[in-house]
Amino acid sequence: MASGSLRLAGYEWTLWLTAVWVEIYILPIGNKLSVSMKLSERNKSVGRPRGFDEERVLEAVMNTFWEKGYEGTSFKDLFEATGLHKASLYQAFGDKHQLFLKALGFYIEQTFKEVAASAYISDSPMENLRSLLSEINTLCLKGNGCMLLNSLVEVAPHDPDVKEMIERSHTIKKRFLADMIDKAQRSGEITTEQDPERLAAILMVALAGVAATVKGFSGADHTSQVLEDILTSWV
Amino acid sequence: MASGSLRLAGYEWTLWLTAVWVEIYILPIGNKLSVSMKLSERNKSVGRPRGFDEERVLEAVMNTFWEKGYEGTSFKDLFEATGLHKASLYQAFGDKHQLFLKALGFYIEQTFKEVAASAYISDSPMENLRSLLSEINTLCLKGNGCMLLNSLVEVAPHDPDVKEMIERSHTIKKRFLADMIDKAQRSGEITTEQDPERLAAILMVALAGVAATVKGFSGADHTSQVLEDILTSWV
DNA sequence: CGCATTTATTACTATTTGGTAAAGAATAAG
DNA sequence: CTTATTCTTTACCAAATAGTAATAAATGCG
Repeated sequence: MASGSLRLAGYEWTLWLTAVWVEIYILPIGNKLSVSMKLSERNKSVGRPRGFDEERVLEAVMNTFWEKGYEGTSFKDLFEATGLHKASLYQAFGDKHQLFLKALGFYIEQTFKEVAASAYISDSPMENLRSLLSEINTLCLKGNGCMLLNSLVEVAPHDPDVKEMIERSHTIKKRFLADMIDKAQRSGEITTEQDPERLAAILMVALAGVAATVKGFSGADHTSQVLEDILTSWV
Repeated sequence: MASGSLRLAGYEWTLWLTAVWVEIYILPIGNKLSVSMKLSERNKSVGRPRGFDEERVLEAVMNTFWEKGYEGTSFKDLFEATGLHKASLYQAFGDKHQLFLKALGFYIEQTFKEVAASAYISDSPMENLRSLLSEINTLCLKGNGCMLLNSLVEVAPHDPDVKEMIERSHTIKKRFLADMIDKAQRSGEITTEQDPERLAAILMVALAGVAATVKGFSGADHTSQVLEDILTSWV
């Protein structure tokens, strides 16, 4: 992950570019650049140092929510999965809701990074689109679903914070897809009959469908064929 | 709902054809016929009669699970929604899990009946398919999602009974769609390039996607356009 | 070294949860 | 009318749950 340091307002700042912004905003879409900032040397503060790696804990939390859902996960599940004591978890991350938001944010960044990389391996836009969809499908099968889709269905309707996070992620991804479709249209690999935005909307709905379908019918991998069929109908 | 009575094994039986079987098996698909049977005069047994209408209770339970999910619904929610006392609920329907299974079964029958009716209003198979999809989309928006999809995502992965119910319903619906597509192909309204089963698979995934999408983005009804676009790409 | 600060751990608690047992009402059959 | 049967209601309970308070430990700073 690209990063750099500078001094500003009396602090040493480390700027690291998260995959989401790098890969979405800079590469495929345009000249817009956002950065996440982290105070470096954060753990040089006074007091007893943390006995755990924040990322590892967050990952364990994410996996637990991913597998069991929000309501299905008790706080006991969480501190058992992380190995921390309950009071430590509360003190470090806040209550269950905040913990969930952080875990979901972590998931969004992680998976986008993982998935988006597969969209730049070929010179053919269509081929890239194909491998992107294939990668998403594979990850859905591997992870027995998608945490974002799970959260959309289970918690977004009752939780404005989660809803907003998902909405934002949805917008970015749709734009990402529309851009890839646009490129494929310009290269002549996809018919220009339809607007890229509209085709992207189809893919977004289909991907949501895939992420839901794999939760019940893990047997045959017919979801990849569905995505394939949609794509080839545009040629 | 069609029904009839006969004497058998010393009982007065009322046979009523549930919509699922009537509309799927008899009308669109072939010569297979299944019936659900109910002992008539069931409440003539000895003892204190029930003080509530079983269907009304089940409907209240269904609505609660539909809105709050399985884990998100406590038993308190259930007997508050039904107006019954907790022990009455337990005695009449069993524990939370059994109650959920019954509510889900009720949902499957109810919605299928409601939806399938819209598939026989025109002489044009394609037009029927169109209005079927439109009806499903409308119901998803109205009900803020689909209980089957919610359950697929939230409970099926950990609950074999639910998984099986959903799988069965999925099979029936897919066959239903495939049959409609087949008719539309024979009538020349859909290209015969693709197998009906394969096109039906696309629709099933898309419909799952719609049912998920409406849970987070109730604003614009772009899901109906997605379904429309998929359909018109087959013409 | 000793103090301030932060983290770790233990212990505690009020509430909720799913579930049961027992007592009290309403009905049909004898 | 009595009794068996079924449903209703009240009362009860053990376990789990989310969350807090108090104490102990580890570090930087003066």
